Amino acid sequence: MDATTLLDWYDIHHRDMPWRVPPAARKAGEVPNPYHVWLSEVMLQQTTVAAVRAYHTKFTALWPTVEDLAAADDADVMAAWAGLGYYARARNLLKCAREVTARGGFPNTEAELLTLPGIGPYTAAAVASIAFDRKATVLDGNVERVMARLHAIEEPLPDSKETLRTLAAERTPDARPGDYAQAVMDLGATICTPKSPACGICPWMKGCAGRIAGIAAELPRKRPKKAKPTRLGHVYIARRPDGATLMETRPPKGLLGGMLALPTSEWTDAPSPAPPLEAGWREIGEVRHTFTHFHLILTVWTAETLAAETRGHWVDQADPGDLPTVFAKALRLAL
DNA sequence: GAGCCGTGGCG
DNA sequence: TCGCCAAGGCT
Repeated sequence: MDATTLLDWYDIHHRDMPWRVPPAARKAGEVPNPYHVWLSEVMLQQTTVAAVRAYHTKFTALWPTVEDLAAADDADVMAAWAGLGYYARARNLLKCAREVTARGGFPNTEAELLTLPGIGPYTAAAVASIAFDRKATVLDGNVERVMARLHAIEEPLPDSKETLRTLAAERTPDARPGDYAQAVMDLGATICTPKSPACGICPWMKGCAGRIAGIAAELPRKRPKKAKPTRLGHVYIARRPDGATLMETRPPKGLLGGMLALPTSEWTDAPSPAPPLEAGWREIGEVRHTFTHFHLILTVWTAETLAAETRGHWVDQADPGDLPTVFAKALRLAL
């Protein structure tokens, strides 16, 4: 009953996305492309639809099939992901593509999907339901918020997570699992939004305990977060007369792991200068950037040089678009 | 369980 | 300007 109400709403208000099969087409028998769905769900982890669109289009143009992606060079995939953030996703994306290719295609059950790199509880449920129309309970930030409000759950996250998961499972219908999964997330993204939810036009307004109690907008409650410290550092942009720029590939794990980068000092309260070669360095400004758990202020230095580097490698055509945003900012400052 | 891990938009 | 937040996963 409730699910039917939501699916009726979704039939009218669904949003077009490059990886989606619209409800009418799905009813007519069109089947989603599992590669496209999986790629979209990984990109959408903690990332908005608006940010994902262009990257999804770029990836499917560069690598039309999961086999193509599996055969790609790591550096090309990391460069294509640059700017989207959470770079471990790109490393796991490649691992997953290679495992899927080795086993001859995507598994079509939630349990098997869950064993693949970069696929956790949410993504396994999302791909199983959206790509293969299997009944599965998707529980993301949207669904948590919707369930917390519908049932006026005042216990804060993450303590309430299993309660919310049970409530979400109870509400999941047997019919149209893929459309339902997308519908409940769309509801959270467009109606049951974090701030000032549009309760007046919500298809589920009748049974919403949070709305009736007048506390919908306050839910879900969350534990207070820690303040972000500020770290400092130096970043060095060395250019040769032929135009090449000195770059580094970051270590494979940790912050910005595996990404192309500019040479920097350590990022601390009081960083020591650490130029990658001897040259007449000039300070040209600073770059501010905020990561997940700290603020960063980098002093930007440039030099024209023919000196030999002590670390890194020269890149002929340095493209800010191939770099994580903090380095793109520094490079653009120098250009 | 809790820390780590990006980015851009929004109020 | 700044904290919050988004279709989380890994360790």
